[in-house]
Amino acid sequence: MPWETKFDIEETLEKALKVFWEHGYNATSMRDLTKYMGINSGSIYSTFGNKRELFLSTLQHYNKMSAIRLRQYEQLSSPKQAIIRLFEDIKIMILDKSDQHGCFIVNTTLEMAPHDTEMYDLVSIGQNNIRSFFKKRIKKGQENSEISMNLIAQDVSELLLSLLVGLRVLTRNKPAKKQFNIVINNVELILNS
Amino acid sequence: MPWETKFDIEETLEKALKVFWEHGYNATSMRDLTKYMGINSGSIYSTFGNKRELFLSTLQHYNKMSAIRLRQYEQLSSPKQAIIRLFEDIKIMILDKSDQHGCFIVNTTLEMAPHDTEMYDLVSIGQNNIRSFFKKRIKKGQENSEISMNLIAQDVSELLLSLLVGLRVLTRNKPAKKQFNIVINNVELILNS
DNA sequence: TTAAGTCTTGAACGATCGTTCATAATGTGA
DNA sequence: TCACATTATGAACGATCGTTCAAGACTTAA
Repeated sequence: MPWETKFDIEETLEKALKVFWEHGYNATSMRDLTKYMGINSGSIYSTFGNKRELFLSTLQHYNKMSAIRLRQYEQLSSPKQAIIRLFEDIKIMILDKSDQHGCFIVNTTLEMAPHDTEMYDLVSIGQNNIRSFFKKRIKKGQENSEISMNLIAQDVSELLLSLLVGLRVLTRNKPAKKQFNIVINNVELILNS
Repeated sequence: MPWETKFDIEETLEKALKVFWEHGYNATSMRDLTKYMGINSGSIYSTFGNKRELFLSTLQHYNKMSAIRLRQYEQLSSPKQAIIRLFEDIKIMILDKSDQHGCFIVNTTLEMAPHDTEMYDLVSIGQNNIRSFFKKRIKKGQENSEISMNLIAQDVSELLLSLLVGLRVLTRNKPAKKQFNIVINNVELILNS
C-alpha cells in the first residue's frame, strides 16, 4: 500500500453535512465544500463521486445518526416519555444554539425532494423512521396502559409528525421557547387523552 | 407618452412567482425567468430591479393574495368553520393538483429567510397573517359560544400553525389524502374541546 | 536507492450564472 | 414626415459554477 488516504472519510463527510445543512444544496458551491472539508476538489471527487452524490451521502449519514438517536429514546422505560423527551430535547438544542439550522431532512424535503427522486427516497426514509418511532411508542404505551386504547396509533403518529415538522420550520430562524412549550404541552395533552 | 410598457406587470410578476414557487430562488436562473415570463432580461431589470428584488416582489404579491384569501374566510358566519375550511380547501387544491408546490412562504422560510433579513421579514409577515387569522377566529368563536372559553386563543393558534406548516411540508411531494383527513379531524377535535 | 503505485493538489476547462448596454423598435407631438 | 422619448432586445461581460487531470507528494517493496 503506497499511500493511504490521509483524511478521515467520516469526519470529512460530517463537515460536508454541516455546510449543506446550513446553506442547502444549491447555495453550497464546491469551493465552499473544499474550504470547509479541508480537502481539495480532486479528493472529494475520488472519494464521494460528485457534488450530488456527496449530498446523498450526507443525507444517508444524517438518517443513520437520526435512527441511532431514535433507538436511544426507545430504550427509555416510559414510551410516553420517550415521545415527549424527543420534543423537549429538540427545544433544548435549539435554545442552547447547538441546533441552528432546523432539521436537515425537513430542509431537503422542500429544497430537493420535489426535483430528485433519489433524494425524495432518502427523505422519505427519514420521515418514516420518525413516524414509526411514534407509532411503536404509542402501541407500547397502550400495552402497558400508559396511553389510552382509544387513540389510533397511526393517526396520532401522523399528527405528531406534522406538529414536529411544523415546529422545525417555524423555529429555524428565530428560536421561540414559547412556541415549543405550547406544542409540547399539547403533545402531552394528546397522549393523555 | 411615446411608448407604454407592452406587457402587464402584475401578470408577469405572477409568472415569475410560479417559477420561483416551483424551483426555489437558487435553482431558478434569470434565463428560466425570461423564458417563462415572456420578456427579456433588460425588461426584467428595468421593471423589477434585479433577481433578488424580483423575488421579493413575488413574495409580497403572494402575501397580498394570501391575505385576501384569509379575509374571505373571515366573512364566513361560523368562525370555527372558517378555520376548518382553510384546511379543507388546501386539501382539495392539493388533491386536484391546483397546488403542486406547497406553500411559497413555507418554502422560502427554509430556503432564504435564514440568509436574507428582508426575506425573513416578509415570510414573518405571511406567517403572522395566518397566526392572527386563527387567533381572531377563535376569539370570535368564543364570543358566540361556538368555541369553549377554556381554550387559550394564542396557544391554539400556535398549535394550528405548526400543524398547517407541517402538513404543507409533508404533502408537497406526494399528496396524501389520509394525512389531511387525520390532521383535519384533529383540528376539529381541538376546536371542539 | 530506486521504481512503482496511490493520493493530493490546484490550475484550467467549458458551461452557465446575474447583469449591462448599445442597438433596434415603437409610439407621440410638431 | 420627422425628430424625440421610451421600451424591448439579446449579444456580450466578468464572475463563478461543477468538474477534470497533469504534475507533484508521499509511502512501500525491491
